[in-house]
Amino acid sequence: MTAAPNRREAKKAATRRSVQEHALRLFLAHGYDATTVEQIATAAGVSHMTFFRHFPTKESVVDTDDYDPMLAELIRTRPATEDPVTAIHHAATTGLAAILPADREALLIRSRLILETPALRARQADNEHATRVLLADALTARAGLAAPSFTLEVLAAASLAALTTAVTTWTRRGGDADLVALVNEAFRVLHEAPR
Amino acid sequence: MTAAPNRREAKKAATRRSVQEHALRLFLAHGYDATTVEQIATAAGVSHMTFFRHFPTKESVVDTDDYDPMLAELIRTRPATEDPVTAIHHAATTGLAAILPADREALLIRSRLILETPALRARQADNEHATRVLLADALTARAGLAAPSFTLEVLAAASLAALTTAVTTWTRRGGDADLVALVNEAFRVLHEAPR
DNA sequence: ATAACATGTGTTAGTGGCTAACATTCAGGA
DNA sequence: TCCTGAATGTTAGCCACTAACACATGTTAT
Repeated sequence: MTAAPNRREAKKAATRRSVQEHALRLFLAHGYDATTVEQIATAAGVSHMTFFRHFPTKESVVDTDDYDPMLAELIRTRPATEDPVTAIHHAATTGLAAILPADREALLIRSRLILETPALRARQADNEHATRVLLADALTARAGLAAPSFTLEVLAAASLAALTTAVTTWTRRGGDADLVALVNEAFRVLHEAPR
Repeated sequence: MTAAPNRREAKKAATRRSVQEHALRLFLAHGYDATTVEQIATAAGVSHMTFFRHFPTKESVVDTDDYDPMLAELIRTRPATEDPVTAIHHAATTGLAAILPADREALLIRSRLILETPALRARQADNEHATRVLLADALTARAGLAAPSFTLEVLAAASLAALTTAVTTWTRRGGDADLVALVNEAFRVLHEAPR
């Protein structure tokens, strides 16, 4: 059986996936805090060291998402004539359209856990900090500036706040609502706020 | 010597203050992560249990602020004719004017530590979550509504984002800039964003 | 004043997240 | 087939944090 030349990588990826699945399952069943890393590792048939080699922290099993680079890329390719908030808005809806069909359920489960668990909320909030910087940088690059201006930082922060509010509301409603519609609504509010 | 009937409370408050001061001093000197709770407790001449009786977590020594209730109260008393964002804006500047004269230095030190330390950033970000809810509720009460609308939630989130951006920028500039002016600028951006 | 009580603190013995050091196994190339 | 290196296991330990119980010191009532 001449295995594909990546049997090792495959095994590693399988282990990682297994750990993550068991973790989410146990979190949902018994709660995040009541589930120990040791239990997750045992359930997945590995040692706790393997857990930490795949996930730097217990929290990271839940709130790692890899959407940031895509979002940044989408922003950079928006036409220069668009104002910054609209650029983020359209980049977000485009990205969501690409993500939702496959990731909807996973996104919802993770969002729910994050909303319910203080430790995860905190970590997620710090992730948002990184996303904020990323958004500001993307806007900066799109505008051809060297360094982000205060204005772009405020707009990036406000846009991300609108986006997050939409996702939060969607999650609280059990994922029944149309997420893209909520995002559109949030940005409409942002645009019309001052009037 | 019939002591005032609060010698106990006074001692407790003194212990608390001592612990907090030693903590901030050690954090500044050696960094947050490199300072253990045991070291802080020893420096303050108490046991680590006393530390945790005064501060529920190591993080809370740094990022506990008691400004939220004041801010909420200031929002509720803004005239009903003001739009939500402006109400938050004016409440914030009023509050800052009251706080800054006395707390400027402490605020700056704490902000700097928070910006530099991932664990503190995460916790602070979760505090912001609470503040966001508080702002939305205050706007809701002011508008005479029963439950916060999606619109008010977005506006509260965006306003807080603007406010936080101003404080962050102020901190990064070493506190040299005029914080109130930065806040005004941030809200001006928010108002003019869509045009 | 003295007894009774309440409360802030210390001691001790844990649990759980997380890391370092070293041993082991096993896939893939020479 | 042997050899290298990557993935994992084992062990021991640090640190944040908690529970249980003991102690001592203000406070209050008698």
